[in-house]
Amino acid sequence: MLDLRFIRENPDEVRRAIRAKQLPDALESLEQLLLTDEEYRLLRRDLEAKQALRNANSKRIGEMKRRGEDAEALMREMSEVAGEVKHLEERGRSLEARVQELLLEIPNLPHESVPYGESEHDNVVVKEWGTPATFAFEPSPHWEIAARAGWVDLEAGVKITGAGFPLFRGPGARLVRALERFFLDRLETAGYTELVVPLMVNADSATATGQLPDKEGQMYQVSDGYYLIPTSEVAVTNLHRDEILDSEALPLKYASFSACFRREAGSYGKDVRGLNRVHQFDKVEMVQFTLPEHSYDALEAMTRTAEEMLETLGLAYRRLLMCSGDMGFTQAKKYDLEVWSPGQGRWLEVSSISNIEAFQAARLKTRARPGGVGGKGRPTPVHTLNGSALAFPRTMAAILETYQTEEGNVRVPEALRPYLGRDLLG
RNA sequence: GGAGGGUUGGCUGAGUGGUUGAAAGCGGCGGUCUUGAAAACCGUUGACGGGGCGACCCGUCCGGGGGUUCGAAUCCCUCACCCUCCGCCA
Repeated sequence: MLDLRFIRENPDEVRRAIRAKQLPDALESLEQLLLTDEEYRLLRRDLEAKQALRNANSKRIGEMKRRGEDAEALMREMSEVAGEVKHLEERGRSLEARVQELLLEIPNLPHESVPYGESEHDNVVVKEWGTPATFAFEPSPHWEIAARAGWVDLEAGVKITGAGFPLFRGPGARLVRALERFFLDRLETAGYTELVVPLMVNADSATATGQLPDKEGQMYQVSDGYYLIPTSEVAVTNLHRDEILDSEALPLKYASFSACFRREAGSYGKDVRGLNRVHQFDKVEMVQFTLPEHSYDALEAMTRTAEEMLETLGLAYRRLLMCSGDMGFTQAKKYDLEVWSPGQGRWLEVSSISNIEAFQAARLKTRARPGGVGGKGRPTPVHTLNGSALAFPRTMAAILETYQTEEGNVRVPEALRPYLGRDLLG
């Protein structure tokens, strides 16, 4: 969330940002927020004056009683004040709750380098790498390649659970394992600390990273009020909720492999064929906590780390700079990496790398100061970033399609051979 | 699932409903001493919000939330978490 004082002092800047992000509903929330905040602040002044009166006289009553004087009259008088205080407190609580609620509906501001745009069509391709693979035969989409030998069994998943829960078998399952090790090894080299995190989070965590209230419908909710994580970003980022970090120890760089669960309500058509979009998938995620002045360098570095994985795998890709309107609620700047899918003749998003700036950190109450929580100086904001490195199913799809042979086998990319122990799947 | 005990400042740990925002110790910071450091000694040391040009003043905060009271860290309710014992279990 944005800092309330910043919103109060820069309402026009926030209005511009909301328009750029194409979130007209938030404009209404903003106007209500400004009004409610003003009302709350006025009430607070009134309330605090009465509290001061009550405190002073309560102290006097205590002194009088100690001296054995009669305090009845003053107590009766204060009884009335207590009633007023109580009434103002109630009103104040409901106003404050409303302010918090509205504050959660205000999106993050786009960074100045983000182009204005209304939809995904306005995203900017800022880089292309590699040459799309060419074939002497008609390349198959991955679901045909994988289905032939049962490497990926979508029907089995339907029987066991439902659509969008793929089952991987034999070489397909081994490829999942190889990718996990490949990705995590690369991130270890890049200085990331590996984490294994809970797959369910509570509502506080989901709110702090921005899934609630904005994307509630995209998460599976289980009993006890928990949510299945849509990305391990949620669990990892909340590791430092309500903490003051040692600014000397920044940046903190975390890597986490996990299953991810997404309802993907409203998706249909070619987007959901095969492994293009599923409800449960594996992903290795990068998360960083940095000082504000370093976060944009970190964004570039994280993006390069993800790109280098695709380059090492020999997969053609492009980098998109997301426009203001396609960026999402919490992001200040975001790149998408899309890999070329020769069997489908289209680009598939395999990674999304974002700088959230202080937007999550404000909800998380994560700050930094030299020496950490007991250190000296004022706590300063931190910035959080996250990015996929990489999402498995579409990476797998691209590998299967890029390295397929006419006989229906799949050559193993050089970089994965140590992990798979063979040159050819088939 | 059942029974009991806990949750206090950066940490340890006191706290009879009325100068307790909170003893004491540790740690941190400043100083004395020392060639320097340590030790010892002295002093100092919470956060957030609001008001004032300012010295300052006010409010809130003792796990979260509610309540009782003129007044709550202290009493009541509720939730979360931790510990011990019993039960169950991969």
